[in-house]
Amino acid sequence: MASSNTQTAVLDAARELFAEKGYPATSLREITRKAGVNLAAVNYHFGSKEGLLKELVRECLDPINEKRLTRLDQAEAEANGQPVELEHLIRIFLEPVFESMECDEANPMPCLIARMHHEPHPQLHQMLPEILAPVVIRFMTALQRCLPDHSVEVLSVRSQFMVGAMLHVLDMHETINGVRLDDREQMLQDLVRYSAAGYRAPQMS
Amino acid sequence: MASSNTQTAVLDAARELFAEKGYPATSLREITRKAGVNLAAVNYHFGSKEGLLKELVRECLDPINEKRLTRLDQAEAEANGQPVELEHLIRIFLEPVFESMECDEANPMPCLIARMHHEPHPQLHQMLPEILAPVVIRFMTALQRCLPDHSVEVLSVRSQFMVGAMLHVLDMHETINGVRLDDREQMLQDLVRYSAAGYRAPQMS
DNA sequence: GTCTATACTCCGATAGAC
DNA sequence: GTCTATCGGAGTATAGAC
Repeated sequence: MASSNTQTAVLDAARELFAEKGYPATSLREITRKAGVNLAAVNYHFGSKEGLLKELVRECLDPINEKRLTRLDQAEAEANGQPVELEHLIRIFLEPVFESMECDEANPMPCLIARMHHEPHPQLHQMLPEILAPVVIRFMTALQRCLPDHSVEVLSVRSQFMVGAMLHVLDMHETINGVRLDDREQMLQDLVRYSAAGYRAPQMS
Repeated sequence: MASSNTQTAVLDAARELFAEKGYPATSLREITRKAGVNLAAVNYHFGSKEGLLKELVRECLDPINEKRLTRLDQAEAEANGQPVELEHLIRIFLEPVFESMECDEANPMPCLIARMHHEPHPQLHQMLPEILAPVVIRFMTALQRCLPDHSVEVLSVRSQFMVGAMLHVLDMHETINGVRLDDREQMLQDLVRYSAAGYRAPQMS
């Protein structure tokens, strides 16, 4: 059952165009033209333009979240009851996102992920926390064990700082202030260091 | 010259709607209906929908950047040739953005700023660095004096981490993981602490 | 089950009357 | 300066061909 050629052709075209121009600015006519299928195919297979977006989001985030949970399981097993090291924890959360763009060099997934988080789309803002909930709960619990002196409120807010930093650099192409971004692993390493130091900063009295 | 009632009515309506639903998802018909003016007024006064956006961006960012430069001048004068303290420098950069939403409580400016940075709009991505250039140059120079052991590349990337964190929390309404965001000053204080710790983290060998 | 053709409403933009 | 009329193109829905 599942995926016909038409469906995958539409998904491929939409993934690329949404990442490039954003969801609202991309027309169904453009997608179906690029996919070589009929305009109505989108409505038949996905119900609507929004249904297509939701399918893409799941397809994009599910493998990332699976990796996160698997690696967190492994890290906690290896820690033998001790808290997982903060840097390690952060890397477990961030690395799968960076890896998702290494499959092929023109993979537009990361831009798409970044784009979605900042798209002012009501149903998307309802969907993302739902998809991320299991990961967030596990991650926050591990964070509290790492940093027992920090309140859960501060850890939540700082997690948003980290996520914002990640999304922002994922969304940038080419250069930052003239500095090339070709080395993704180096960027990830520095983001891990930066975030760990930020998390560890003493909280307000 | 300058501003007719029609122009300001359109700007007010557009500012609110763009911040709420994003630029591509907002129609000129919706804007002009809300402003109580004719549809064609937008094209007459601003040339196009995009011209309207550009006008809004300038109107939004110019006072913020003016504040940044003025306060940096003052801080450097007070430092008497010594580097400005890192936390102070960061606050000078971030605070004007947070202040811009305190004018009136329903001010949609910050969301608009955050939105613009992540809108996949070619002409906008060309425009923003241009507007921000004078501030970025001054800020980077002061940063290098604060952290002389860090390379300019690392400082640039970490500045993007900070900007990403700021934009992300500006873009969030209501709550973060159930934590209310009503205290903006507290959020700013924590972002300053977090970012300063991140900047100070030792760079890779 | 899949897909095509088509129709409907709304969009941004513009030409031209006032 | 302002407004009406209009154009091509957008998202969506559906009837009906295969």
